[in-house]
Formats: sequence, structure tokens, C-alpha cells
Amino acid sequence: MKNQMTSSASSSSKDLRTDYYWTQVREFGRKYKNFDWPSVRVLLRFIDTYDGLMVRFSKLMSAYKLSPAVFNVLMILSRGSGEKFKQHDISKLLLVSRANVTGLVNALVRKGLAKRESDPTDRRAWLVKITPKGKVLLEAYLPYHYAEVGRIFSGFKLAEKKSMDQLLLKFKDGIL
Amino acid sequence: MKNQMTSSASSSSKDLRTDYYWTQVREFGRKYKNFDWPSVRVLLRFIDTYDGLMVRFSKLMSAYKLSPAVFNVLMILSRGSGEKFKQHDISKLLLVSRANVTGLVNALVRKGLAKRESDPTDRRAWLVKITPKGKVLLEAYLPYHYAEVGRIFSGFKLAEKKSMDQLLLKFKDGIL
DNA sequence: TATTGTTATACTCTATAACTATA
DNA sequence: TATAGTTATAGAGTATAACAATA
Repeated sequence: MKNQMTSSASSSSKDLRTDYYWTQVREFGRKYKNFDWPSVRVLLRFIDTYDGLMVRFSKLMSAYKLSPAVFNVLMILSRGSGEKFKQHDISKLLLVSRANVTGLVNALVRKGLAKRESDPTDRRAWLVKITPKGKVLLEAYLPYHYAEVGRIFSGFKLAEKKSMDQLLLKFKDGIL
Repeated sequence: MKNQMTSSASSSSKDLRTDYYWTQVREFGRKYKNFDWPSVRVLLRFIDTYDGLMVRFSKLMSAYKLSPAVFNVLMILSRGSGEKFKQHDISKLLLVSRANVTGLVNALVRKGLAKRESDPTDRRAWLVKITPKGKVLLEAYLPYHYAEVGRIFSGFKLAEKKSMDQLLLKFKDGIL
């Protein structure tokens, strides 16, 4: 249950962790009525995979001075039909607070990657727009992003990707 | 590419996000040579699922004043054969920096959930041990934790869990 | 010299609450 | 009244670098 951006992990220490800690979790789990190892193992694997994924993409992004949160905002701004977004809409798309969006947009503006325009139809609101500089940066990064995604899944058959998507969807639907 | 603990998301706004944003990502993706929608969709689904998972378990843990990081340390401390861990070992198991472990152990000690003992064989090191209070807290929480894991996967057949584990392992192995 | 842990510092990402301006 | 955004504040979780003590 961890989200870390470290790159300090050698794969051997990772394996050691899995071998030792997972074994312990499995052994101790027998004490609990509801413990189901196949389920717990999937969960541990899932979190472990997420951690690795974040390390990988954070590193890839940092070469372009992007962070995951900034990347997400930039993606939203560059993929709209109108290309102008009220901060409240960004907040809804990102599922984060309005205050958080203020900070994220400030960071984008500070870097010259986005700008605020007043909304003629609502003087309380800002319309946030990606700048040419922001677009250039994102477009420079994305080929590497998608290449990496492709590389990661290069060992998967189409049916496996579909199957994994279905299983994840089922997993997600089970969560709430 | 997001890790947030919000609980503000209604499932309808989440669906809206998926419907709108994912569609845009797919449309725009055609511009990129390496873009492979089945792969990208799995990735988006994976991150979306992780977000939901963290919201769920963070909420479950917070009822016991636990956080994911604290939970992880407590699990390590309670699942050892000797039950005493050098901070450096915790750092290796958790894949985080030694400085981070200092802070985490401080937090545990402050709450009375763990204590430090001097290591007779190495005067530089501490041996960290879970306290009875820490054990009681963890054991009070774990049944709910495992029950929730079981509930989430209650719609899965054993073969599906195994299949998902295999796919995640393949995914993870593709990462680096 | 190398290792263990601490301290100092900083960064990213997030939240809530109180506020202003406007609808 | 309700909504859009800001500010102030906080907190979790992470890192690096310099350091002291010990191996």
C-alpha cells in the first residue's frame, strides 16, 4: 500500500522483498478467517506493479520537467474540443479539490505552459488554456510516453490486454 | 498517473471522466506512431483502479488511525520470525530511504506502536520492535482488511485471480 | 573506508476551511 | 443562496546531502 517514486530499488532487493515478506504474509494469514491468499496475492502484486510503474514514468517525465499531476492537467488541456477549461471542470475531471487545481494551474502558468483567460460569460471563473510552449513540451514528451507504454505491453497479445482490462474493470467495480 | 486519497468522487463523475477524457485520449492518440489503444486503455484502467483502491483502504485504515505507510511498517514488524528489525532492513523491505524510515519509526514510537532497542552486536544500529499496543491495533484492523480484500474479489473465480496475478506479473516484468 | 541512523531541508500532491467576488 | 476561485494552513510521504558514531 505504497506509492513511491524511488529509483533506488535494485530488482534483486525487490525480489527479496517479495520472497521474504509475501511468504510471511501468507503464513500469518492463516490465522484470519477471511484470509484468501489468491486474493491477497493479487492485491500485493497490483500494488507492487503500481509502484514500479510510477517509478518508471516519473523518471521518464522528469527528463521533460513534468510530474504526473502536471502531465495530467496538460493532457486534459490539450485534449479538449474547445481547449478552454474552467478550473472547476479540471477539478471534476481530475477528481481533486478546487484548491488543488488552483495550485496546479499556478504551477503551469509559472512555467509558461498554460494561461488564464477571463470568462466573458461568468466573471467568477477563469478559462485555462494550454500555451504553445505547453503544447510543444507535451508533444515532445508523448512519443516517448506512448513508446514506453507500447514497450511495456509488447509481450502481450491483444487478447491478453483485453482480458486484463476486463479483470481490472471487474476489480474496480468490486471496490465500492 | 495520479495517487489521491479523496473520497469526494461520486461514481457518476468518475464515469463521466472516463467517458469524456478516455475518448479524447483515444482520438488524439491516432497522431502518434507508437500509440496502441488496447495498451493505453489497460494503463488508464490500472491507474483508475489503483486510485479507487487507495481511497477505499485509506478510509478503512483511518478508522483505526492507520495510514498506508504506517500499516506497511507495522505489517513488517509483526511478521518477522525474530520480530526485531534494523531500520536499514525496514528500508530495504519498504524500498524507501533510511531517512524516511527514521521518520516512520519516529511516528510509530510517538504513538506507542513500536519501540527502539539497542543492538548489542552493532552499536550504530537500532532494533525496532512492535509493542503490545501496536500488535493489538494491527490485529484489530486486519480482520476488516482481509474481509474487504475478500469482498472485493468475491466476484472472481480462483482461475480469474490466478490469471490476473499472472498478467500483472507479466506487466510488472515489462516495466524495467 | 563503509555503514547506520539522524538531521536539515525541500518537493509533490493532497485536503479543509474561511474568504471574496459574482451568479 | 449557491458557485468559482483563492488563500492559509496542514499533513502524508517521499527524497538528497551532510553529519556523527561505529564497524
